Amino acid sequence: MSDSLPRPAELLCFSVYAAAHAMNRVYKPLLDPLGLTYPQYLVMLTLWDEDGQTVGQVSERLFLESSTITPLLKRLETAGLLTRERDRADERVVRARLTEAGRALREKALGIPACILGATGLDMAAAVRLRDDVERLRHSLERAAGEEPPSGGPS
Amino acid sequence: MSDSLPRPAELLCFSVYAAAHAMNRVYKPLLDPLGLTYPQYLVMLTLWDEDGQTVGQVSERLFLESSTITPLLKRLETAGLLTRERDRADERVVRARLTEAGRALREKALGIPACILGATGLDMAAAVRLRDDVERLRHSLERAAGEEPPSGGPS
DNA sequence: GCGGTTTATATCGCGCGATAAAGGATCGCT
DNA sequence: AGCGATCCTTTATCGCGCGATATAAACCGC
Repeated sequence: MSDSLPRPAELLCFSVYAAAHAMNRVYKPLLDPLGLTYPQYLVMLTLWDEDGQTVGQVSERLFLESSTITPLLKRLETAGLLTRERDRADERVVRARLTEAGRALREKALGIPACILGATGLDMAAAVRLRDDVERLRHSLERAAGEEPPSGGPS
Repeated sequence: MSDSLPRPAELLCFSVYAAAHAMNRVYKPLLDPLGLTYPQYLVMLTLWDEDGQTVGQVSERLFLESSTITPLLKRLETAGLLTRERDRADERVVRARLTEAGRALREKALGIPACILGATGLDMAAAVRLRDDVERLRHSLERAAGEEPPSGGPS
C-alpha cells in the first residue's frame, strides 16, 4: 500500500511499550525495599485480594502463561512469602497460600498505589478513563492475536 | 492512609503492562518472518527513518540505555542488517549504518503498521488520540522517576 | 471400571531485555 | 598539557516470557 514507514514515536504500540518501561522505572525504587519485582508485586496483589488461588487463576488474572507463573511463584516461595500445595480435592491443581511474612508484607505495600497515581500526573478520574481505554486496546489486541490464521486480511 | 490495595486489573499501570504483552503477541507472527524481535524492529524503524545514527541517538529515541542498545545493535549486525563504525570526526561516537540487506528488509515491513492498526480495533484518529494520552503518561512517569530522591514524600 | 479425552501444572530450553557498575577512549576547554 | 565531560563498551547478573513437551489426575461415555 504505502511505501513509507512511521517513526517509532508515531506508533501507538511504541508509546505503550515505552510507557511500560517508564512505569517499571517508577516502581523499582518503591518495590526494591520489599524485595519484589513488578511481576512479583502483581502476583502478591492478586493473592492479597484472594488467598489460596490456583496457578491457573493467577495466570488468567495477569494474562500470562502458567509457564511464566510457576517460576514466579517458586521465587516467591523461596523468598518465604507463600507456599505451594496441591489441592486435596483435585490433585492436578496447585494453590498458592500466603505465609505470615507474605501477609505482613502487605502493610509495607499500602502506600504504593498513591505514589504511582502521583507519578502519573493524573487525577483519579482521568486515570480510570485512560485505564479503561488501554484495557480496551489490550482486549482488541488479544482478540486479534487469537485469530490471524495464515497471512490474509480481506483477500 | 487507606488500608486496602487494588486488584491488578484496577491499576492503570497494569493495563499498560498487559497491553504491552498483548501487543508483542500480535507483532510476533508478523516479525518472525523478518527474523526480528520487537525491540529490534524499533531499531530498524529508526534507522529506516534516518540511517547512520549514533548509539546515543538511537537510545534517546527509544528511551533505552546505551547498554541495552549496544547488544541490540550487535545482534542486528550479526544478522547482517547493519554495520557499526566509529565516526571519523568524533571517535567516541559509533554510528549504525544499514547494509543492503537492511535496506531490503524494509520492503517486507511495509505492511506491518496497517496490520497492527487493524488489530487495535481503532480508526486512525482514535489511535492517535490514545497514543498521545499514553505518551503524556510516559512523560509524567519519566519525570517522576527522575526525582524521588530518598524515601520521602511528605514526612 | 476401561479407554480416550481434556484439564492443570510442571519442566526444559532458550534468548532477549534491562540495569548497574566500572572501565576505556576521546574530545574540548583552559 | 591537563582535566573534566562525553560516549560507548564490557561485565555480571537476573528475571521474564514463551513454546514445546511431559505427566498426572480428572472426567466421560458406555
